[in-house]
Amino acid sequence: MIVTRFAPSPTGYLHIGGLRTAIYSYLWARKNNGKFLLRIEDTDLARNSKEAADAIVEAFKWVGLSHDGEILYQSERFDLYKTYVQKLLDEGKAYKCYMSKEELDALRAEQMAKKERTRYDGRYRDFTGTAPLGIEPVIRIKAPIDGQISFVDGVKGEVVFNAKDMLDDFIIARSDGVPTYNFVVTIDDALMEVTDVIRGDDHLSNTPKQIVVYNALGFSVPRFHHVPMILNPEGKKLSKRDGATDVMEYQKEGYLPETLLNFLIRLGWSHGDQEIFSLQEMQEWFDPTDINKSASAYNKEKLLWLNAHYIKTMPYERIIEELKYFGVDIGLHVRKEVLVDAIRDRAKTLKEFASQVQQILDAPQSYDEKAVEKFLTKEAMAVLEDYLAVLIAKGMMSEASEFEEFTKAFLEEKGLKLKDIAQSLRIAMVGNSVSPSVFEVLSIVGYNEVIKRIQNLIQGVRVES
RNA sequence: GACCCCAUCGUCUAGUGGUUAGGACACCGCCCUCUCAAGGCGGGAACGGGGGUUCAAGUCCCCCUGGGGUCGCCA
Repeated sequence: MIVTRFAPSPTGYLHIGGLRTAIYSYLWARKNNGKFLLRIEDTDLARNSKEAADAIVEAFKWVGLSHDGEILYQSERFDLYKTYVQKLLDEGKAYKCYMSKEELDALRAEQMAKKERTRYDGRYRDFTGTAPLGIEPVIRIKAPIDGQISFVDGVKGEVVFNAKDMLDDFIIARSDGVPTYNFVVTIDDALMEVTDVIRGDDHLSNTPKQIVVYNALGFSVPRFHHVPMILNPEGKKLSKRDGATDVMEYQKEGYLPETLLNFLIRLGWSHGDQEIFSLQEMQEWFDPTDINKSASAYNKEKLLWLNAHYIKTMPYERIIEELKYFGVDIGLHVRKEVLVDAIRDRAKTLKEFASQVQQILDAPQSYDEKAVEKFLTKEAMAVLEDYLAVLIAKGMMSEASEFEEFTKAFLEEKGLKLKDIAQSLRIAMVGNSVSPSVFEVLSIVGYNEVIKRIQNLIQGVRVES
């Protein structure tokens, strides 16, 4: 049985880097009919918030990642952790350290001055004297002083650390009794029976510490997979300044969850030359040992391309549903399918999609100056007036093909080309010289409204000139 | 600074000793065309440097360089 987990600390929103490791963990569990668990690491009472924890859950919901079982909050497990602290204390594998913060700082400063690695010097490791007054001790674990700690990482391969330059007797419980990260992570992963820890490679150097805890507590060590980070387009560490690092920001910008999933999984992982993956395919083919060792830069162009791809291939109902988020409801429009098809090749995001729909649905309030100047010549206006007259005479039409047939017949009789009317008609419909095919636009706008908009343009332009 | 990780087109990547180094995004050109897209076709574009090992190295080893991470009573 494969058990994976995602264990964010709720200090803010869900970051796309975090989402990527979550996806990897999710996929690996699902592929193996295992379990994917969610744990909130909120032991740092001062920096965590309920809102942040909820935001993470909300983001999970949006992208469609489902976790198994209840969400585990570390803040509710302090008593449990304390029993393990006590166990180590009883077994002599951990001890109380009465060094004050000031002393610790001084020690670090001294080591820094000597250009040494900063580390606790173990002064209370074998302390048997009387405890200094007025100091609440921290609990430190006895870490190996020499030898090596090695493990086989699913992504990086064999990683070896020398105990003497990686480890010191690190704190497992603060002076207020609250246990620390490296300690609780280990206990929870062991108790939750996590078999595969998939996390960012910024945790790589925490791993030997955690192995110390696994060993001290007699737990078996899981497999680790340290996933490289995501870089910004400049190749630097992705930070909040880089814009959309919050997963929910992508919804606001009009990206689909499948786009983000596909983009993120493909960043650092591949399956031959394939670019587009269904969730099924991801589940079938994903293996954490295939994750690339090197960091990869975030590329917005590719994200847009992927989003465009999903928009182009998405069922009507789904698009109509998604559009509601952007305040556009075309569910009752008679030509909703023509409308969707007219826009889907032209919008890279749902946000763009919504605004393009709006542009066709709403009668133009003004006309683009450059377009007017360029296309609404005297001749063009004359043609448009003729067209209007014939259009009114002809009577009701609705399909795009009907408008096309009608218009072509009109042009042929006049000895004109489509060029001679397309742009002026387009300006009448949407106010500028860019839109989907005019015939589709005419059909979407509808016969009566088409007439109205042409009349508006004719009147409007006359007033101006 | 110490320790660790990493290194193929601008970017994401394929590649597991013998390849004209492949694909995708982006870019450029052509085609299609009522505008804009979409689509089709084509193009330029990479193995960081230096040593080895080998008949043969992008692929294995070492060094350098460059990038990144970690060194908290944060997670």
